[in-house]
Amino acid sequence: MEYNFKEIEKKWQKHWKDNKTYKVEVDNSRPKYYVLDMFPYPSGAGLHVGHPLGYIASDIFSRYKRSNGFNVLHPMGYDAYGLPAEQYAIQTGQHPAITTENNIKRYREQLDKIGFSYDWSREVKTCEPDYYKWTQWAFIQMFNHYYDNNADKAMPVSELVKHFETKGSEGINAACSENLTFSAEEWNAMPVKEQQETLLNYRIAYLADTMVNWCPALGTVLANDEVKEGVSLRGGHPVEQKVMRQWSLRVSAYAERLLKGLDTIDWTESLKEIQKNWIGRSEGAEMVFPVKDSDVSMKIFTTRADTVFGVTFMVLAPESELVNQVVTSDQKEQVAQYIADAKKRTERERMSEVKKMTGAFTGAYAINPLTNEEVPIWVSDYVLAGYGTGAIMAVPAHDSRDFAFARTFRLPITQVVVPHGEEPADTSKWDDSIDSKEGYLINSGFINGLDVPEAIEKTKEYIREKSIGEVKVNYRLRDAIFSRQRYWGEPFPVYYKDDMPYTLDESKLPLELPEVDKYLPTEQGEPPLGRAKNWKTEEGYPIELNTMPGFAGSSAYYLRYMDPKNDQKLVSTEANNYWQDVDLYIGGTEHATGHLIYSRFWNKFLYDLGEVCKDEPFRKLVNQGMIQGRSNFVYRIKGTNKFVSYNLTKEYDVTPIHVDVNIVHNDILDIEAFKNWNPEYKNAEFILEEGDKYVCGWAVEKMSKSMFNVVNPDDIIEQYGADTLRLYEMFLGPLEQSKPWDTNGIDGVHKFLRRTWRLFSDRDGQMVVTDEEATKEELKVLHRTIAKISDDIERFSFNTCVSAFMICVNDLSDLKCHKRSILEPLTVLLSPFAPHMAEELWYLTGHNSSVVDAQWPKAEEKHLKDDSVVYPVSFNGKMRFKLEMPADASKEEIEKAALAHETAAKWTEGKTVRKIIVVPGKIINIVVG
RNA sequence: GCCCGGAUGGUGGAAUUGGUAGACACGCUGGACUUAAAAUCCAGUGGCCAUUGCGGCCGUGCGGGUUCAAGUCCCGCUCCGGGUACCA
Repeated sequence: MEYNFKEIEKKWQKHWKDNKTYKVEVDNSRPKYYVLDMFPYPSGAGLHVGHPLGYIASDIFSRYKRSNGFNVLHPMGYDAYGLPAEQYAIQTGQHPAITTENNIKRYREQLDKIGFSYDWSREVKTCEPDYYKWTQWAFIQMFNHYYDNNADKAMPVSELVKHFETKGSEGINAACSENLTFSAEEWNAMPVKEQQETLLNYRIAYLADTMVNWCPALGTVLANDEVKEGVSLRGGHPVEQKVMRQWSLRVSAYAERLLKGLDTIDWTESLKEIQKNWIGRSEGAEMVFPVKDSDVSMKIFTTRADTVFGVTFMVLAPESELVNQVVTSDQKEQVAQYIADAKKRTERERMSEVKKMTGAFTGAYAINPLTNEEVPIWVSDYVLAGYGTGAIMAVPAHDSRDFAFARTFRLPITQVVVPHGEEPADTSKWDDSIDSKEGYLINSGFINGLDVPEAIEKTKEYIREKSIGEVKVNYRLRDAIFSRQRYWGEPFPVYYKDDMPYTLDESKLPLELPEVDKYLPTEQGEPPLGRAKNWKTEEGYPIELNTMPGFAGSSAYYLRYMDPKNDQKLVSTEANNYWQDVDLYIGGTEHATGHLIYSRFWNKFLYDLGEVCKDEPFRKLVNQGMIQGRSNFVYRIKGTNKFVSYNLTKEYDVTPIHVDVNIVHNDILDIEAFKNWNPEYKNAEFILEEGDKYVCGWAVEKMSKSMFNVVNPDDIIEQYGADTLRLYEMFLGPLEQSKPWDTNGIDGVHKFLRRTWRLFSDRDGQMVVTDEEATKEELKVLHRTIAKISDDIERFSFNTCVSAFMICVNDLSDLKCHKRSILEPLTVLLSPFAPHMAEELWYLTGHNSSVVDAQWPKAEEKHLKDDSVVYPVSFNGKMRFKLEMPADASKEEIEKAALAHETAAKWTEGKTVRKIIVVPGKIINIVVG
């Protein structure tokens, strides 16, 4: 029989399912290996050919590890809460649970056809109560813990309360929203409501008035990573800044650990770099500038304390509380007007007008604590409220923003750093600030003449001695806003008593998402849960109306897979101690600042609680590149219904039109299919080239319906089979690289599988595998392939694996090798890549057990070695001829033989041989001149 | 602006520590088989010159350098992709 992929794939997929081939359990007798894919959001569009890329890679790796004796955990599930299903629900009234369930069904069908080795008994869906019970549980723990900076871990709030009762805030070093000072007496005298309000200042999950990204179009707030360039990541709607009372997670408390942890994990440099930038650690000094004629003082953060002699003004963020405290009565109106104007500017305008400086003078002056000089205090929105202290000292000579501001408002500019090899210059002639990273100090009192690094040190010392400020580390990373004013998400296990939030008892979990009549806000502007009937506790307290954001459910799913059915714990200690952490995580870079930060934070928190045994969840992470679309175009002559082939377009005035890539093969248009594709083209005429071809143009674009370049894996599987799809996705190029999907070339991979098949079976379907002894040559081919494939899998170089298989099968075909001792190990090698075919061949060669449990073959040194080496012989680095030598020939023998070669004379003639380089086993280079 | 990647035939890509550049495929050209097509198989395929034979020169974005030897290392650019952006 010929290679009948349809039958084979159906047969083995059923076999695997019936025999629970991929089900795994804790097994302390075997080493574990955990391979994880980023679970998908099941969108209505289904999978396109780009989605499985990472899944195929991880599946190959899982199967490879299993063959090498590991107990491999390889689960899959769904990130089922999300905006698209809810938006669809608003439009159609269809419950998002139904939409989601349908989409999941579709995903599952598509995934099953590809032949993955997932243990589906461990499937999780984030929208299911048994699952989100643990999301809610984690939230309660975060509510009941605070971050103790001295212990450098999360600690129970109950202990904090005990401390307050006996010692007040004295001696507390905790991550908090605001530094509070109170005595034990004051604490004990506080009404309950005030105590609760105070505790929110410390809780890791806390409710507070914070500046949030409000997206009116989506009717919800968004986290920082969900906003890009002033618009929402999903949908691209404008986002504005607004103060709202919202739940947040105190991720910033973990900033240092999140940063340090990066050094312990095996992730790509680029991904670590993105996280490093996102965390944005900067070391500097916090300094206090007293305000003249006032008891108020301004605290500022600077990384360049050494430039303090160059300060010519101060700037406050418009949102800063200090503005009202310092503003003089005659400037009050102007400042108020400015702040009102600044508020009106959307985040987008603010960003697009970066160069345009706006601001207002407060009328107040600050006193430079080092020089005792008075400098004016301004308000401007170029200073951000959310970073540092919301106030800065401006050094216009050496900061381009301060410079632009000084020029706009005609403020003085004093140079304090002179780059090496330059002279002090007249700042009034400058077009921009000058760099101050290197150089020496001028106009700077006691640090004059010092180099920048020394000056920084000396200033810091001075500040500490005189108690003007303290050395401080600042992070850009902000707390994650955790409320969404939406329906389709996890309800908060929170109720309100006297306006203060309290968490439900754990025994009440899961708090299930209630039904609502509409998925829209209420008339009073409350979130959709405001429509739920009886949305209160048994005691009658109202329950929180917000729901959790998308990243809530995805922050610990990798832990749940370890023990998905446990109704007592998120994950049992036994399961967690066995599976520990994810050994290999494959997914896209787009989650760098979202999911991958949040889940690291979440995991560290659970680690602090002793719930999990590893501090970092993902040991190794590989980013698969994006599969871009490859669009095809036809060219219509303007004003006609006539289409001209690509290479003739120069002669006409044409409009390029996207054409469905599924009716184009190797850039040749299927004209009949095109006519039927759209009624508009029914009577189209064509100008063909090279006789009868219509050649299409092409371009690389995003894969999307509107570009008509979406390729569905189902179609590829229908035509070529899943094994071909798997192999081809890998053959396309390096895993990490982004590349366009181009169906051209898939034939080559399919042909390879058919050739492989023919090593086992003749045209009439007779097995031709023999028990003859393998030749030296055949063993060499096999063992080289074993070495290459094993090595390449370890390096995640799957594209070169496919090439290596092709070379191997080509060689074996040439050798007419049909020997069991060669073909069986080859089948095992092939099984991670083309599991269906490998199973069938394994079965046909007489095995009863599945090939997934076959032992991975070992490359034997003795079969890899050659008796002789073919040396390339170069003259002055240019290869001129080849020379075959015994592998054990000495350098001298090789030199002699090379010079004695008939072609050598031609290159040495009339020249002197100056040097001969012999690298044994590699190359010979003869230097002549 | 800053940070990180990348650039190799008509196309996707290979070359793991500096050691034969273009493996393996696609496409294309020619041929075999066939009434024909499909399938399969064989040969050729970086550019230029020579092609009667050998062959020769150039060539990994551009310009320099190190080295017996550079796609690979160093210095300076250009272009493309990604991240990030008043972060003090």
